[in-house]
Amino acid sequence: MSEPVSEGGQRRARLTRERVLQGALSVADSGGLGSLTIRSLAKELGVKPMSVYYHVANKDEILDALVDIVFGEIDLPVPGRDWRSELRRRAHSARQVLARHRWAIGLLESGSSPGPANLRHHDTVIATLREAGFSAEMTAHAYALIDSYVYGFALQEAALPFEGPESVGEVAEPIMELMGAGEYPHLVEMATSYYMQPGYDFGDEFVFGLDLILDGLERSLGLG
Amino acid sequence: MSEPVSEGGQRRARLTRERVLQGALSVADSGGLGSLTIRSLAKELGVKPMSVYYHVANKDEILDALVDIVFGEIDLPVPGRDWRSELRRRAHSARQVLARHRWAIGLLESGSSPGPANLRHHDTVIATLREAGFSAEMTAHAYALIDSYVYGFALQEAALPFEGPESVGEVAEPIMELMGAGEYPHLVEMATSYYMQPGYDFGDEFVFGLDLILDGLERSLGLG
DNA sequence: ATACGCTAACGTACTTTGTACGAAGGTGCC
DNA sequence: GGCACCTTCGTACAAAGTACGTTAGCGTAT
Repeated sequence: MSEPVSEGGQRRARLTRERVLQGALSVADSGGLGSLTIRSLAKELGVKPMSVYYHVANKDEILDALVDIVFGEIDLPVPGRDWRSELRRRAHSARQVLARHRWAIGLLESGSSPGPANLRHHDTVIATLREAGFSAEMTAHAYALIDSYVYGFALQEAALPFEGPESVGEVAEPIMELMGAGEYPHLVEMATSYYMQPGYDFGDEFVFGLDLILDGLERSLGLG
Repeated sequence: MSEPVSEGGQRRARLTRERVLQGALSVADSGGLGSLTIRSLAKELGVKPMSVYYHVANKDEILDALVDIVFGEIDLPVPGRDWRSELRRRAHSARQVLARHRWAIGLLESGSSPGPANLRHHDTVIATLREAGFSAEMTAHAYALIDSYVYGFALQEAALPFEGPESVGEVAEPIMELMGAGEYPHLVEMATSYYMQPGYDFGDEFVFGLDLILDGLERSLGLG
């Protein structure tokens, strides 16, 4: 028997790189990147801190792997099908994934070399654009534009002190106080007449910009 | 004389909150956020670590202040003038500022309460849009769209392992190796036929997307 | 002038974190 | 049984944030 299960109760499953990374993902999702330490990860896995290092070189390797795992969760477009709806679907998926893993957006700037899921992702998006008739130059333009929008939107969502449509008013109050009397009148007007209205959800702003961008790209494609 | 200059050489200027923040800015610009520690900051200022804490509550307060300093460097649009050129100018300024302080984009997700420069900035942009005839709803749409694009573009620039048009080829080689034989064909084709061409600068992609977005907003404004 | 109290800088030390180094326990093969 | 290995862990150190109390210099009231 190679099963590490002995008498009197289930012995914990063997540690693997997979389990280490899944544990790291879980910890980060629960408490953010700041709560992800080797020690907290070890506790999550039910082992001692230094055991992690047998399966992973260092913490940076964990973070790089997390980025690639997150990329892997994003729906890929299907090259050859209608490029607009495919890219639209991919963009929405990316936003959902980045909203699910709020901490991930901060790791993108690390500049580490991209993982396989990241490369696969890039390759598929490029394929979708090229097959739709975009030139190399227009593909680069379109890709930079779409990803800037998606990442930037995710970044702004991550910067919000709340999530979803829940109680914008409560969190806004201390900020409103900072605005003081009469300074920032336009900001206050927008906040009270729009952002703080019940039911407002910043996430809903996503579709407007995305469709505007896709419209613009379609127009550019027609001209090219 | 309240001058802290004594005999035999210039005594260092008194520490102030201003000098602490400028020093932090300087350290971060030189070596990135990672190199900004209380100890490195103290060394930069020529004092001992704990001296910093007389002028600043903690490190987070320093980081928050840095964000606001960076916001303060962005050109404000002028409400009432042609909104397109004003917002265009502001967007370019924002990109330049965020490229000058690559580390700043990572601080935006911290979700801390915005500083005065940040609020002033928001207020002025909103004013520009409202005076141009945008409804409250369209103002929110436009603002979210433009800032997502600007921040996302800056984020992607910060993620690049190099800066400017310098030697994309050199850095690309190890990445190209990762791509392996035959996987990611479209990505390789784009890289060799476009990104790695001499003179290519990712930063040049900015104008395309920005103009596309402004075009789209102008069209939306006409319909509204 | 002397004492008092405030300001600004600092010294010491504790905590958290990443991780180097090597030992310990188990397992399969000869 | 002995040995090589794979995996886990114990110990310990360095870097970093910062709590706490101390000290030197200065202005002001007595």
